[in-house]
Amino acid sequence: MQAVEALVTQGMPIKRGDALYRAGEPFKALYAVRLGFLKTSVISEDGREQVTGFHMSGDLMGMDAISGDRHTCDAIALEDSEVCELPFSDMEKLSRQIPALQRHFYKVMSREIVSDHGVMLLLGNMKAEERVAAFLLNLSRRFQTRGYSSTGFHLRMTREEIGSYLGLKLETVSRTLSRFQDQGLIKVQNRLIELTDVCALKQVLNNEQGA
Amino acid sequence: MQAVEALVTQGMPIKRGDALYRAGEPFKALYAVRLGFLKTSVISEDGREQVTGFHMSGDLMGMDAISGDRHTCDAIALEDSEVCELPFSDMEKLSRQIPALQRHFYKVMSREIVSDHGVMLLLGNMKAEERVAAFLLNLSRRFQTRGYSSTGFHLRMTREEIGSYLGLKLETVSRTLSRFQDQGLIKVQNRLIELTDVCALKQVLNNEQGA
DNA sequence: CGGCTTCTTGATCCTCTTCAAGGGTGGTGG
DNA sequence: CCACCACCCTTGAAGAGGATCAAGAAGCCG
Repeated sequence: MQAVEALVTQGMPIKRGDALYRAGEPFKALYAVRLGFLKTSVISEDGREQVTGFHMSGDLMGMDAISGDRHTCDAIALEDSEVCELPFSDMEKLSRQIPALQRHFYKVMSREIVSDHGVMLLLGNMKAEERVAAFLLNLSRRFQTRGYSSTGFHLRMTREEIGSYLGLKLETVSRTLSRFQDQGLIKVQNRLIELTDVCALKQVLNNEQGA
Repeated sequence: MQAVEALVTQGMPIKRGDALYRAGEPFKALYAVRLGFLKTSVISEDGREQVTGFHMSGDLMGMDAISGDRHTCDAIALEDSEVCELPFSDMEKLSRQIPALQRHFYKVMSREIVSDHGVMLLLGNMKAEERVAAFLLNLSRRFQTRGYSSTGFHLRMTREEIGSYLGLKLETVSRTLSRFQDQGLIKVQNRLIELTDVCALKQVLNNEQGA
């Protein structure tokens, strides 16, 4: 594990709005988020943007670039952030020597695939309210895992970016948040979110009537 | 490479309708499709199915299971198929000894992630016609890669399964195919598809008017 | 403070879903 | 070999959910 830490020498700061990498750039390294918040998005040939993920401390980014030796999406910092650069060729070598590391890598990539399948389920099957509820609960869980409050947090992304991720227009996101607030499920004050009834949110997700 | 082939001893037949694996089953092996056609799908807590992929010869399946040591989706054969079982622990060991194999694995998993991002773009941004066009062109390309005709092929899945994959209802899929046929882009005869105007299909995808 | 981006909310429109019915196809068993 | 049955597909009509268009308000940054 020392060997791993030797690689991740110094943190690399990314200012809000700046790109960690962009689609088309040659692949050199993976990046572990140390601090901050980033989004990744792909752009279709005709210019439509799809946000493919939001990333926070502990997340590993750039795995999409392994297959084609080029990044396939843009990674943009949504707030001032810091990442560790993990040169991929070094990681490969090291993971051959350290079975646990190799396994870890496989698992991280696998988790990404599973997570993407979850998003596909969301995009393919869910209604707007369910999508937004799923989004809030997912964020909540991830903040909790990192030791932050699971019920009160600051959204780092715009309504438009949420909408892009969820396959909705920004107006729909805004309306849905307002409706949740009217129903007493959450409190919204611009980008400040408080989940006041997590159970009810989960019921929205599971399509349960107020039984 | 001999060592790899030693692992993949005999093919394992899967009859149409049978499951190669099911969500929740413990993870033992990855599977390389030798022959045939399968689908994978995840089921939400409240029972909705989302088809996450269609798989044909050469595809590697089961990578979602690495992260949690359990399969997270069902894999069902849509026609009589044959797969090779690749015990994962063996593959791990071997990939430590053979750098090219390790790299290959990383690439395959990365490709899966990239492909999923493409589906997210499709589900999040595209209209029904664009989705169906993208679907047909994707199948076309994959058949071509495998040496089959890129313009005439047999769909192994039902309209409902296509719809689930594309985030549409089966009626919408059926209507869209009919419309494409009326417009002279394709010929449909039940599950037999012929692409008669690939260029026009690509224009549908890119949202171009008949300029 | 001023300008800009972002957010909210309303009204209308459009696409896809839902509901419904009929017809076709393939597979099975007599 | 033919008939039957279950499943699948097509098509129509009505309805709903979200998109689009539009305007104004609020927050943020320089």
